[in-house]
Amino acid sequence: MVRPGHWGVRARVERFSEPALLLLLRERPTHGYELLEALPGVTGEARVDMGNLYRVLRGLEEDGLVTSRWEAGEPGPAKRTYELTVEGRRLLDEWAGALQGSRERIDTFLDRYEGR
Amino acid sequence: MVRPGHWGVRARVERFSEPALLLLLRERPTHGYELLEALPGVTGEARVDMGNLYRVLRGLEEDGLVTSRWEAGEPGPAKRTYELTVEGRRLLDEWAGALQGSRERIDTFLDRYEGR
DNA sequence: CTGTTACATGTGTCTTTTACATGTAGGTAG
DNA sequence: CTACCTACATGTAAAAGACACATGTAACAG
Repeated sequence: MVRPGHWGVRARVERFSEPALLLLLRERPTHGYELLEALPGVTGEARVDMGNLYRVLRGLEEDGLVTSRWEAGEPGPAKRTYELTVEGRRLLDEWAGALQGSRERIDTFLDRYEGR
Repeated sequence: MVRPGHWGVRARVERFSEPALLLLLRERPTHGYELLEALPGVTGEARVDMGNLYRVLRGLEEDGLVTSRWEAGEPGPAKRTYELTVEGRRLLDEWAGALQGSRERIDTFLDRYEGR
């Protein structure tokens, strides 16, 4: 984005969709497309690329943070339902801690910005 | 990122060093190396690569967000001192607004995380 | 006057992350 | 049939970040 003329400001948190995913999965097992639609509600507007979402889900599964199974019986295209593992839960907790740190850093910045 | 399993968590704000730079320059004109040392104090953690820092500074200047001049007279290596322009000041304000948004999104997330 | 350290500004390049585009396929409504 | 929605997936390019190194000034030690 450091391209002449393009100093657009978004101030997004890096890979924020990851903890959002984990949080949604903590609430209940869900399939990819549903996560895609629910994510903006958690991240508060981050538009998620579905290509990347599926890649992340597969990666999480490879490392044992989520498990998945094909959902049978239901109408419509087959759905792969993901569920959080204990390790995934731990990763979510890690994220929560890191995000608290981020909040503090932003606060510090804003204090300094306003303070004068 | 942190290799093992590649799920390391940092929760950094994208390009946080940019508003930090602008904030420091709002306080007073400064040269690159000094910014490099002052940055962690503002961002509260960001280890900035100096090569990238100088590139960002040049980019900012190309777009008229900062101006620079070679500092003469002083002992030691020549220093290029940067100063914030009106447009740069406006970009900082934009960042501040965006960061407040980030703060709120993180709060929403953490509320949902803790809320149960 | 040689070597070392600190200051100061940069370039080159690789990897990771994100964005955008496209492909496959089942199901539903007109 | 065809258009559209759901659902999952791959390919690839651009952006952002990380890592390594090059250049030069000056102070100070030995």
